[in-house]
Amino acid sequence: MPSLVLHNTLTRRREAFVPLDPQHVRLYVCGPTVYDLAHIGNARGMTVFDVLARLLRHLFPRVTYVRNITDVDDKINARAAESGEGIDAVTARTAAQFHADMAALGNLPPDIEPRATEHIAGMVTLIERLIAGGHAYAADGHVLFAVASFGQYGALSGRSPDELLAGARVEVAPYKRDPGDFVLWKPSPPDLPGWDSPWGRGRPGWHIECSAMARQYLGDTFDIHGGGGDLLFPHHENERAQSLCALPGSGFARVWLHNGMLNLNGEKMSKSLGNFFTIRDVLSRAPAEAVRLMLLKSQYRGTLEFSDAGLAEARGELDRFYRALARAPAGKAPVPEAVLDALCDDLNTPLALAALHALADDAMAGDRAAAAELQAGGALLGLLQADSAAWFQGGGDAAAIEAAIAERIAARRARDFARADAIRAEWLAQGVAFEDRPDGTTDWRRVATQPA
RNA sequence: GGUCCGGUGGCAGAGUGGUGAUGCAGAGGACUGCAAAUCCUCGAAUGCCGGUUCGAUUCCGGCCCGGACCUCCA
Repeated sequence: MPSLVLHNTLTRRREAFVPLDPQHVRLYVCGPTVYDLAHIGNARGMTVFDVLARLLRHLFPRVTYVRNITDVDDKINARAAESGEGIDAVTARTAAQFHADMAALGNLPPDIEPRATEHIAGMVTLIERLIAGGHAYAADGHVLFAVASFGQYGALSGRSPDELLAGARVEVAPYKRDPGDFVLWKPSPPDLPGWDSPWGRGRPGWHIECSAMARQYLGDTFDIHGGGGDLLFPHHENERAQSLCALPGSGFARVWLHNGMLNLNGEKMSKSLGNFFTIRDVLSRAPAEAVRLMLLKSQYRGTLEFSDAGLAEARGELDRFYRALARAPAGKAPVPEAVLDALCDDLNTPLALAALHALADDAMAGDRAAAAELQAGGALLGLLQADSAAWFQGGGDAAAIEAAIAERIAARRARDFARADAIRAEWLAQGVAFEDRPDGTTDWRRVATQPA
């Protein structure tokens, strides 16, 4: 079995992954804040860590994958206020949409999906411990983490507190001892969600949520913490500071993984810039599996440029994979070594896909063993599990198409090629391609309709 | 301004101190009534300048360019 190597942001190096408990790997990934539809950039991180979870399950006997849902947040409150919808309704609807999007993309559910609002007690406990340990202080109804109390602050994101100050672009609240101090707990007015606490009715800061949820399900020290590169600072830096200070002697996450951003026209796709497509937008333009393949076509740490051309290319690649599987009906096979080796090399999905292409060549030539390996390798990436017929013909009006094919075959027999070509062109315009086989029969498949 | 990451053929995108994967697109051919698919063949790349080295795309330094982060973000 190959050993898994991962790039650890904490050390900025590639390291052999050695779990704390070889029988049980524990993984935490930052999930969505449920105030609006997720966009395709959000989907990249989720998909990357889904592949990681699949790989870990393949390599180790047991994996606990925790991905939270943040359901208490200023943006949620704002969204509810402007729509008139209740806060619970906003979070319930958005969480359901998120789940549907993830399922469409082939991302398996995490083992545990904790909600922030159901873990307030754990957050309060951590905050109390931080205050007791001299790492936090109450001020003006807030509780703040004192960054100066943690010598390692900045170690994860590779910054010094001085550097952080230099770039500070936000007004410093007067009650902060240090401009870098961040909120653990803040007061909440009666009309907004809040919980009673030793510091009055309030709600948690964002960072403490993940610290508490990770601790509850994975323990004080666990193996891997993942998330987008844009969360490295401040979110992950703060999570780590809180947990390490509240739980002396613990290690929190030993390995930190950060996925690169998805760009649109050279810029990060983000809600704040407004340059985003929701997952639903994209799913309306291409088959879900093509979207997934597109997201895995570059290594997770790099930036990935989103484009319709890339989507179309992914679809074409899947066409070839499924054609190969149709040529050589696959049986069961172990995951091919080349695919496993590639994924164990810091999740090198492009290299794994190259191995799949090589297997597809053999399968195309009728090699059933290669076809089985192709499907087994695809499974580790969450790809190629559909039936070839469903991939090519799903959603087509088979009866009407077969009738057209029969008519066209008759025309060809009569050597009325003009008629035969007209029928073919007519259906192609509707996204159905005809392919004549040597034995005189005709096969058909759905293709992308060409824009006029 | 500070910190970090990256610049590979037309596009996407890996790897490597010693003849630069893979996919898409393109060219020629086989097959086809014509296509499509498939098969065969082919052309095509390491941002710039130095350094180390027998040899650098790879290591080091500088420069240029792009992006991310600097307390909203996957």
